[in-house]
Amino acid sequence: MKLSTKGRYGLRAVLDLAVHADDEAMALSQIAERQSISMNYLEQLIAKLKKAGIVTSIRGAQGGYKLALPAEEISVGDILRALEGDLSPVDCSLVTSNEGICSNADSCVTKYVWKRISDSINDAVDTIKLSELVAESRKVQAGIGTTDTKAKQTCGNSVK
Amino acid sequence: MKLSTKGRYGLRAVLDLAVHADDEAMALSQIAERQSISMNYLEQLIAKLKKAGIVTSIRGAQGGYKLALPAEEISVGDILRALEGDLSPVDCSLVTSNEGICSNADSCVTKYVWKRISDSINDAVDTIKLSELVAESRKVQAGIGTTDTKAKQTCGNSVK
DNA sequence: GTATAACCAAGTAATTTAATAGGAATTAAA
DNA sequence: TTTAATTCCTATTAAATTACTTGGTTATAC
Repeated sequence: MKLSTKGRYGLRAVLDLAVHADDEAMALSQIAERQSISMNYLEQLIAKLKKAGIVTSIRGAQGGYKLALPAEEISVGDILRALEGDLSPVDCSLVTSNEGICSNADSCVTKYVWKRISDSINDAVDTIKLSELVAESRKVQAGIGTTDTKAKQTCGNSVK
Repeated sequence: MKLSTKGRYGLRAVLDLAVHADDEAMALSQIAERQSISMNYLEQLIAKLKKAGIVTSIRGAQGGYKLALPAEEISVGDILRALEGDLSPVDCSLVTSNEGICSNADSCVTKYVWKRISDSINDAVDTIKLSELVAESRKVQAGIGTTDTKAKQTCGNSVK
């Protein structure tokens, strides 16, 4: 139940692009260096983002990438789904037609659980817009450390 | 971002136990057969559930497993965390101390995203009690198919 | 025309997953 | 007191996935 580096690196890369973008295109090599991500690997991630219509590219010298939309119109959900595929906790085929159509009452019932989890994840990520993260990033930039203690709370044994 | 078979099989196994349990202990072989799960594999899963205090065991002939608590007092979250480890979308160490303490503003900011996702997942699973699933399972048993069309809605291309 | 960049496809090492296998310990019942 | 049933425990393994790396080709500003 973990995101891969695709989602983790990819979100950072898009955020980097959003924070540092002016109207010029930004070369991938710059993002890769700032974020300490392998440029070749990042290439594969940005290809997915481009395919999903989140970034656009300009080829050739002085080329690079731009956001395809204003940051207010891009949600974290859009970015993560582009990189990770759907964010459901089980494969879609399992939700619909797993093991025959509800041949077993219990697998039928657990589908409700997967759907509730899926909905809550998608709801969470869809309500976070890239613009919020940009704003937050600029705040952090200018007064380090404020956020870190909060983040630590996630890590107790009792997550609840 | 998928649950493994540990979580999927394990939840079904606990539900099976809850549905079919009387006051006698239930042998794992019966659960394995009813749920079409390898008995040897299920053994490993139930060991985790036992360690987490969700089931108790009785050894020897006529032995088996029982719920350690009434189904109303066991949440799906308890079960899934026992089987899968914590349900955060990133490893905890990443949330607290990844890549130095916020050496990079963007990784610092994305931690908020992981925390929001984590909280929403845990909130979703903690509010579903095993007893609800038992009731639902009995309903399904007696009038197949009502749930299936609903489950299908998860599967469109647009999850939103 | 040359440097700079995006674009593309294949390969690979390491890790994780989903089991399988084989036995030891415990206990109810014959 | 033996036997059968059952939990308990550890090690091994095949397959899949992940996280890259490698080695190019194509487009374009200067």
